[in-house]
Amino acid sequence: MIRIYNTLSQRKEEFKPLEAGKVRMYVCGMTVYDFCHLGHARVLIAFDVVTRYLRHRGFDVHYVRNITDIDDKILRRAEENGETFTALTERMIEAMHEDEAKLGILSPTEEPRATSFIDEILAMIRVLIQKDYAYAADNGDVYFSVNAFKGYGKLSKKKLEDLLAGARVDIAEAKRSPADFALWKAAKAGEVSWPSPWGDGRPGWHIECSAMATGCLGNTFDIHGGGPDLLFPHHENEIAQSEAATGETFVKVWMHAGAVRVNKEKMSKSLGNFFTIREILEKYPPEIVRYFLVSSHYRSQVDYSEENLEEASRTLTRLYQALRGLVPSKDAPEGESDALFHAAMDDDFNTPEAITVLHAVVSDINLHRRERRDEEARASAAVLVRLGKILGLLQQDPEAFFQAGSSESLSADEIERLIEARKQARKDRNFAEADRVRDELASKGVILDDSREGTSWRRG
RNA sequence: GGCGCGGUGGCAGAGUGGUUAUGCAGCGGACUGCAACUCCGUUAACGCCGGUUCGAUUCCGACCCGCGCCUCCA
Repeated sequence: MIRIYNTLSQRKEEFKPLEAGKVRMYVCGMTVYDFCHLGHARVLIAFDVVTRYLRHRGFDVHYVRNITDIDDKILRRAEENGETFTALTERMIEAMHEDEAKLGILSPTEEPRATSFIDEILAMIRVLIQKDYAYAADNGDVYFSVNAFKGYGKLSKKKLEDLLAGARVDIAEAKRSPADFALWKAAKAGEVSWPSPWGDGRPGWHIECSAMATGCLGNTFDIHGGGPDLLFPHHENEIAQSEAATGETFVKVWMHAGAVRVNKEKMSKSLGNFFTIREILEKYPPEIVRYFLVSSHYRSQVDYSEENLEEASRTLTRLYQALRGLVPSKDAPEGESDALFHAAMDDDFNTPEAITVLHAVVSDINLHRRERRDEEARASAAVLVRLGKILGLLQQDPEAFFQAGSSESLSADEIERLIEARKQARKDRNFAEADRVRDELASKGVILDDSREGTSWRRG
């Protein structure tokens, strides 16, 4: 039985898909006006693992992750850059796909874009107006009337009165209530726009997700996910719009990832304390970044720091070290390790607990190797690779992992040559020379590992 | 102010009403020409104060501290 923490009920619930064997999931993706940062990676990887695990357990997962390719920030940035907004968004979408590929993030089943759902968006707004959940204001905007939807606040546990009391919401003259939000924004002169019954304009931020989610997955679907800062108002508004329009439950399970922090503060665009994925990948191999994120539970916050990445690096090194020079068995039957791994993942995708199973398997492998039980070692290696795959880890050739360093001071050929020289020196019992060679390599970031089979190397 | 989450050994990070998670780091030993890798052993924790209980890090209450959302943000 798989249990998932549902933000709506604030507890873990047994997961029962609407349709047996099938899972329909929507995750809020990027607004493509800048490069992805680590916070995006957090969400991307969290739901990548969810998808991988559910598929591993036999579910047919229909994973939809949208791209927001029209909004105020995009228009502003494009203008600053002196390029068209489509040039900007195309560039950023391409960059995002590169980042994802490097981090081993599987493509979603569908990746709808807001600009290709304008018809659906307009249709939904029309229904909302017909049902008196929305109104066209004098300024050309169309607003959702929050007071008209009685379930408003059920996701974020906020009361309308409290929201109004806080009153940091945008008080626009045209709104009937300060908490009302735009479904359609009237275009200013010269702005990109689409024609509508209420005048030329563009969709509001929230309506696009309602239109794309229901358009791709139906009025009701199983899982909706996203970052922690989308819970309110974005997801709350999605519920209001969708349920008001369809009269049906929008989503069964709401999942939210924890924030990525830097120096105890949330990494965010507005604080300017964010690190883009590509910046980080200049310093650390992608699998280490992935390991770092997966080594804490998806709902808890993680602190980005050099020390934490370094630790992830050392730990992942241990995992790959176990696989080094071993050819995993063709088919290793599922056993106790798989059962333990599943038990951890069944409990709200408890990846830190699942990783302990990986470490136990590593210990098995190392013991088998030490005692020269090659078949057992290869069988355990197969288990390790199989379980690692569910987390998107350990799929590389170990040598490739160890030798693909950024320190390009020495080529692989030069390293091999020095290792040969050291081998000869050791044969001649000239240990001073052998150690000199080893130190020379170490000074250039190359660590040697001697074993019965010979000497291997890695970039440290 | 409202709502929500959290405080675990040097660090990271799970979990449990009673039996040392796990990893990194440290320490001792084995292996090694010496190291590295690996193995064996080992040190070390549950914010504070009450309550419930035979027994609480785990349940309940208060308190302190930190974080997030309430405004665009994954």
